[in-house]
Parts: sequence; C-alpha cells; structure tokens
Amino acid sequence: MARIPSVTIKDVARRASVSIATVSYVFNESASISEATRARVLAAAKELDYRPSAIARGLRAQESRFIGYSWHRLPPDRWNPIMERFLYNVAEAADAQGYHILTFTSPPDSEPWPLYEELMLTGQVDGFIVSDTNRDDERVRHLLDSGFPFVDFGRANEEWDFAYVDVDGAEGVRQAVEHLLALGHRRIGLIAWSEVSLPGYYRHQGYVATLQAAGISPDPAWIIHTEHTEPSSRQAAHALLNLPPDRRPTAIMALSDLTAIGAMNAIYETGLQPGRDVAVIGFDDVPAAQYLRPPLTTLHQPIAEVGERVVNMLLQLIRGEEL
Amino acid sequence: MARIPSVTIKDVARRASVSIATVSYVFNESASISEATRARVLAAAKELDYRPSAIARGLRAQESRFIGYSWHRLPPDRWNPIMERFLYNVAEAADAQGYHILTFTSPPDSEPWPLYEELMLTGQVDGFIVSDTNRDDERVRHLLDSGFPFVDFGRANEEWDFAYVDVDGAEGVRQAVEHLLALGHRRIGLIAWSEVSLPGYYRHQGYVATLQAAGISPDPAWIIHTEHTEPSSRQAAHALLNLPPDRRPTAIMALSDLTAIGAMNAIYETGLQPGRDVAVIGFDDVPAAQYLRPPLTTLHQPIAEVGERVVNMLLQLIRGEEL
DNA sequence: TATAATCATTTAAACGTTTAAGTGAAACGT
DNA sequence: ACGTTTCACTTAAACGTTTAAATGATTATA
Repeated sequence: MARIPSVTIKDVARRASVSIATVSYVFNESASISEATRARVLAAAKELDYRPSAIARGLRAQESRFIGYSWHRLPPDRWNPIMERFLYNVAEAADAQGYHILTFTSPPDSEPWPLYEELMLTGQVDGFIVSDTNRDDERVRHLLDSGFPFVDFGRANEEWDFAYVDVDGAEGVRQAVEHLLALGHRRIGLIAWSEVSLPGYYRHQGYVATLQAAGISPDPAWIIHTEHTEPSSRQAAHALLNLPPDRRPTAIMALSDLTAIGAMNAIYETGLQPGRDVAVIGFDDVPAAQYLRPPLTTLHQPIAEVGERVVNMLLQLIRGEEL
Repeated sequence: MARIPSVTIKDVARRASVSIATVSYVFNESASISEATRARVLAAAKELDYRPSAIARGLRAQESRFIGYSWHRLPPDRWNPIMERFLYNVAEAADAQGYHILTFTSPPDSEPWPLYEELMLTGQVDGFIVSDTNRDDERVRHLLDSGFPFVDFGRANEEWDFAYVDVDGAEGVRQAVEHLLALGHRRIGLIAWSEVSLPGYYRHQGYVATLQAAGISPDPAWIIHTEHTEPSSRQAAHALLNLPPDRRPTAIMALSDLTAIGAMNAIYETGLQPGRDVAVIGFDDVPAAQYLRPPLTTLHQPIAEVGERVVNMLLQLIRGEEL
C-alpha cells in the first residue's frame, strides 16, 4: 500500500529551523511570533504540504470533532426519504462548523444503545443526533442518564428535559385541514399512523382540534390507523371510500406522502379521480410527489432549517454553553 | 457541559494493581498473562466500564478507521435515491468490519478536491469511496497521483488503473430491450442522459448493440438526450410520441426511473395509457416505482452487493493487500 | 545605570495508547 | 549446581500535537 509519507510538525520545525512549539504557535496564532519567523514557518509548511494531524490534536484536546448519527434501516416499503434529506442537511451544517458526521448502522434485530455507548466511551464522537424517537425512547433515556451531549430531531416524553428540534406537525395538519374546509369539505378522512408514533400523535391531534374548532366532531370511522406502508394505506382508503355516501369523506388527509400515494391509488381503483372526486393532501413533500398525476398536494417540511438548528444546538451543548 | 469523566487505561491499571502495559496486553491478547491477572484486569475494566480511547489508538497505530465519502448535493429535481441507498449499504458493510463512514459535503460551487486532500492529509480517513465519476474525473486523477487508497463506484477512463465496482449498465439495458423485443416491439425509443455521463454512455451502448443484434438499426430520432429531470424527459417522450405513426416507438426505454416517470406522464398527457399503449421500462428500481399506476417495470440495481464489495476492496487496499 | 517589563523563542510535560526491550523469578536441562 | 530457557510482568519510548513554564535578549522605566 502506498501510505502517504505523512509530514509532521517536526519536519516543518526542522526545515524552518525552529522548535515545534513555534510551528504550533504559528498555526494557532496563539502567541507572539515575529513576522520573519512566521513567514519562514509558513513557507516551510507550504513546501512540505503540512497539515496538523487531526488525531494528535484530538488526543491532546480530548475531542474528536465528530457527531454520531445512527442511520435506521427501513424496509423498502416503509420508505421515508425525509431522514435522508435530514442527514444530508445535517452533514452540510456540521461541515460548515468544522465537524463531521459519523454515520453508523444498527443491525435490524439488535439493541441500539450499545453502539451509542461504544462510540461515546471510545471517544469517537463528541455528541449525538438522534431521530425517530418514541415515547420512553431507550436511547434518549440512556443519553440523559449519561449526560452526554445530544439533540433529538423529534420528541420523547414531555417531562424529560432535553434539547430537541421538531416540526410542528399539529400546525401543519391544521393548515392542511383548514385548506380543505375552505374548499367546502365537511367530511375529511384521516389516514393516521400507528398509535405509538409520536409525530403521528401530534398530527392526529392537529386534525381533531381543527375539525372541532370548525364545529365538526369527526366520525370515528373517518380515522384509520395504518402501518405506514402503501398497501396498508390503500386498504385504509378503500375502507373510507366504502362508507355509505352520507358518511363517506370527500377529502382525505394523509399523514405522509407515502400513505397519500396509497390513498390516491385506492381512489383510482374505485374508478374515481384523485383531486377531482376526492381531495388528497399528503405530508413531507417527497421529491416523487410532484411527478404524480395529478401532482400531490403536500405539506413541506423545512428539513434544511431543522438540520441546521439541530447541529447548532448540539455544538452549543458540546461547548458547554446553555441553550 | 457534562463531559464524561473518561476512564483511561491508567485507572484500570491502578485498580488491578498492574502496569498499564499489562492492561493493554490483556485487551489485545498479545502476550502471556497469567489467568489470575487477566481476570483481575478484566474485572477492574468492567467495574470502571473502560473502553480504550480510539483516538489514542489511532495516534499510535497511525490510522483512523474512517472511510471518507463525499455526499453530492443534487437539486431536488435531479433526485436520485440510488446514492442514498448506496451510502446506507456502504455504512453497514463498513460497520461490520470495524470501520465507520465519515460523510462530507462539497458546497455546490466549489472544487471538490481540497476537501479530499484535507481529510487525507490530516489523517482523518484511511481511504475514500467515490461515486458519480466521469471521464477525466478530477478526484480520481488526484487520488491516483497521491497513491491514497480509494475505490470508485462507477468508472472513469478505461486506461486508468484503479479499483472500481460498477453495475453493468449495458447488460441491464440489453435484458430490458430483449424483453421488449420478445413482446414484439420493433420500434423502441431511448430516453438517454447527457452525452458526458459515463453510466449513460454504457447503457446507451447496450441499447444500440441489442437492437443491432436483432437486426434493427435504430432510427436516430428514437434517441433523445435529456438532463435527467422529469420535465426534460417528459418533453423528450412527447417528441417521440409526435413522430409519424410509422416511426413512432411502441416502447420506451428510459435510462433511469426518474426519466421513466417523465415518459409515463407524457404518455398520459397524450391521452394514452402507459403499459397498454406504449410500454415503458425504467432503470434503478426506486421505491416509488412500485406505487405508480401502473407500476413501473424497472431494472433493479444490486446496490447492497455493490456497497459490500466496494468496502471490502477498499479495506484490502488499506491493508496493503493486492486485489 | 540598575531593574523591571516585554518580546520571541525553547523546553518539557501531557493527552492515552501500543509494544520493543528489560527484569527477576521459576522451571528446565545436563 | 549452574547456565539457559520460559514465564509473567514492568519500564520506557513512541505516535503528533498543544501549552504552561522557563529562558535569554531586548526595550522601557525610574
């Protein structure tokens, strides 16, 4: 293997005829160095193409400048591109601050926590970003116990005190439902998620609250919980469409684009036209949504902003600042 | 900040009343240690929850056990989920071997190479995985010059000698086109990519070769180059459909699912039914493909296998083994 | 002019490991 | 019984930085 003959601070010091401390001070601008010496050191460094070893620096400073993020495996039929966009934006925000993202994966049927613990105790990361958290989330609980810096994209128990950033799902759904109400819809179905999902819970609440505020008490038959797959959602939409005409929704609010697509497909299968005969609104603004026929009306999630805020909060925690 | 009071090898040594070397030997199983001492050390380590510092190890061993991967920003309309799936599978394969993936992002309008150089010279990564390479790719050229370990998912110049893994696009397209031929299609359109795209080039070749082998010389009007966006592809498909009846393709081969979706939408807009009136085949097997109406026929890319092979090849290079 | 302050630089310790070399005791061979 | 080998462990150097403390030279102050 052609390992690069790595040039160290010693080489630079020798070439500039100074001590290694001087080189270090020049690079860190942390002491008074004469202009002549500074120039000599800089020249030597440039000639040798010297970069300080991040590992040696890390050892000395007791930090890695890495942020851990666990990449969840989702079965392809539960495909959710939001997390990938989030991760990209997180990486970009971290890079801008001199940090990098270390992604790791949990094998499907294993405890996630040991991997976090490993990275934390071996000093490979300075903090974590977690996402997709539930109530009583094990990772959040352990991280809180350990006092290790982390920020959650999402929420867990209300009574736990930790840093998180979340998209206001209730507000998003409120806007969508009001849009439907403004269009004259009075019977609005909801394709919801599993009852344990927290984002699903908040969005669900937004739906109920908005209808009630409009003086409509939602028919329980309008709300169907699904597994967040297309087939499951399609089935749910069929159930809605099969309701007797006076109870059948004229619009369907889906809590994600994936389930919205299922609803659209069910509408087609019934011989109706999505949009014209039954309105559908999704949530996520996945790239594919705009290419559907008709294009899916959907709620955009400000993922880039979320990513940036998560990173900035985490860096504050890592630096020991208060939020 | 609640920095974890990190426990070092010294603490373990003190608690087990041995030297730090002994602790190290116990953990690395690299010297003869009596059963009694080993047990004492292990017990002490467990009580303190000791993990060797990855940074200190890295400094000593002159390695980071990180693999760099540059995440490309793609404008949402050129959305290509293949890379994200690739990255996930790469991360999984690397994790299984004790390596982690360090993702970094290039700001849109900046040179990519300086970032690679930085990570390489500061010792933050032991090797790179690159993807989306073109002919005369700058990154590949620099990496070859530097002798730093890397593997390419994709190809560059034939005459350059370096490790790569690629999906045989020509073969995939051959199978798809033969499928169409077997269905009786004789006029098959091609929605191709930009002429500089290497994967596009190989797939294009596969199309031409297969038709010629079947005794059909493709009408130049059947082949349209696009920018790999849905609108651009939709426009291309319209051009195909507007050809006079005796030249108009009865089937369309799209070199990606994104462009296949554009073709399907164009067919709808013409008042025809994709699949029934004009056959469409895509390439990539993106998750959304199966939810289209009708489901898109598409070529699956064995991304998981590619990811694993790329990682294994890279680790061989890093270890100095020949391929 | 002696003394204090400032400046430019060096020395040396520290961060947490690994590992070659060293050490003393026990076991072995003759 | 004496030298040699083996065993179980320790000492100390090294990896490449940063930085507090020390040092010597120059400049400012009284």
